[in-house]
Amino acid sequence: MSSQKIRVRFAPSPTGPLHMGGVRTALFNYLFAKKHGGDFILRIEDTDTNRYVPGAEAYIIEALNWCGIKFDEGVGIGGAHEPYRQSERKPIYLKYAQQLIDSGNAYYAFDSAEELDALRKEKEAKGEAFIYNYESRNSLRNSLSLSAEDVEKLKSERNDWVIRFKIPENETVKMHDIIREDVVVNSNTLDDKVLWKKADELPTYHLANIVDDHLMEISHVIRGEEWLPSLPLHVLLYRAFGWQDTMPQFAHLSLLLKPDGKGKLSKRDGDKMGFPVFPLQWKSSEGEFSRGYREDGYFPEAFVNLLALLGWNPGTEQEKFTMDELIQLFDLKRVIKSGARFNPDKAKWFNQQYLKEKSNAELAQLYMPILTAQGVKTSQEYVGKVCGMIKERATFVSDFWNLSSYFFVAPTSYDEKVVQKYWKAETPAMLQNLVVQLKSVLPFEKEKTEHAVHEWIAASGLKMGEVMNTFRLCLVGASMGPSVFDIVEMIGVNEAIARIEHAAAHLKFN
RNA sequence: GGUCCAUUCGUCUAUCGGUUAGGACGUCAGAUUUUCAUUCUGAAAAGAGGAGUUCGAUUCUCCUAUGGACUACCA
Repeated sequence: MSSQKIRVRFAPSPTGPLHMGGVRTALFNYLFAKKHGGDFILRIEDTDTNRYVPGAEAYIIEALNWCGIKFDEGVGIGGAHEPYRQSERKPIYLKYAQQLIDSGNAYYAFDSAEELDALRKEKEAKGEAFIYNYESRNSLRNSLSLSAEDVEKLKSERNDWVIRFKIPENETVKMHDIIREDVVVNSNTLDDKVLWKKADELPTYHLANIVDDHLMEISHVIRGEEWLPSLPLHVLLYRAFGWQDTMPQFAHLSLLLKPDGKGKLSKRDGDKMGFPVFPLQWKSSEGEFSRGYREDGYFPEAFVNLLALLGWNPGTEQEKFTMDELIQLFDLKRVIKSGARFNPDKAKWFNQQYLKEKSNAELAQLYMPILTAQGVKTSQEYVGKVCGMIKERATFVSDFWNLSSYFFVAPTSYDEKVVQKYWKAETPAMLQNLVVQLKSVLPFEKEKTEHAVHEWIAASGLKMGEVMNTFRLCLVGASMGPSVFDIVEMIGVNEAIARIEHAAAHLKFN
């Protein structure tokens, strides 16, 4: 292997939002490139005009940006191998297909889609599979079976012919995959794939992909396992073009599987089990909605971290990584061969870990809009303090309101279970006394007041748990949150007293 | 059906032939906490099955089973 520059590409098709498995593929490409000081290229494979979805390309770019996966070349930023959209490279491909025909590695085929479909059905009915290959190609309508005149005639008369690759007969194709090592397959099991179509003057994936990877000097192809069955075709194509010396090395990543049951992760699973399968939310033109990690409150660092560990690990017990650490540690040889079942619980755990580490100021900034939406007017500084008190109880910033509304507004209801447990006939009187105690040590000072209240509890023979939990119920409306005196300090002793009196007036013992 | 890939606790995974098979998520139990959560401690929990190679296999080979991907003029 020559010491050529590492160049990898992520080449999605703009047929919809980018799946999290796709993001992982992009991530692994990026990590590999950066680890070796190479380039990461974004190429858009939009050769299927029928499946083109407006907005999908912008989505892909935005998703990668959000994840911090930066590309060096490609759609949107250009580079030395422009253009990077295959639809814009349309004029390039035919001559390569032609080159294959000239060298006897490809041929024209005139079978209509309907004819082939019928053939397929016919075979299927007999429990067999129809393959366009060495066995059948001579009895089909193509430049191998037809006379030169007929071929010319059909070529000019019709506009639905295609160019097919001529798979060599009975040959053992040896391939190497960085992750899976050696893979061997007999060429007789392969079919003569369509390389180029007259109908839209466009290549299919296989031709465009190989030509572009070659032209763009791609050194390593890191892609999903669904492409492994196409590897022999691709290797044969490189050989037919005479490019075997610069053929990239391949690495096929295992798939992301459903959290339960069978099959690969799909949008449905997310809807069913309540987690996103897309990095960003997506609304299709038909009005179909898919939630996204970003909108669900995941931090991009957490998302990247969890994705990196799905199918890869550095062999140590470290689980939290920054992007830089991932780049340092990443190694294709340590990518897991088998499919990884996605675990939404662990995804949440990752987010929680990152949330805990955020500064109060940063969290306050994220929380502010939610507070505004709740009609709360307050200062960034106050919100920062609140965040400091509740962040260990949260997984997402969106949990904050439920965990801390009482810092901003008085409770409007009281947790039934807590009321049942602590609200006794004598509670109102006890609370009256508590208010007296609170007032006796004004101005409020946390330690002093706490001390005074504790002394009073001891002196009057009350139970600490009963008083404090009732106190908390008045302030919070539920049995949760930080220390009662921290809460009082935040909301102010006057507000605390008001809440006690409100509760005493509204709650009844029964 | 055919081709290819895969197979360690429920899940993600460690193990370069010799380990009490380790860690994490989740679960359960304790401790801490006036509450909730955090944190800490602990527990239960795995080599798909069968042959072989070897003094010794989770690790190497083969078979079977199971799972997955692909099988388009889609990518």
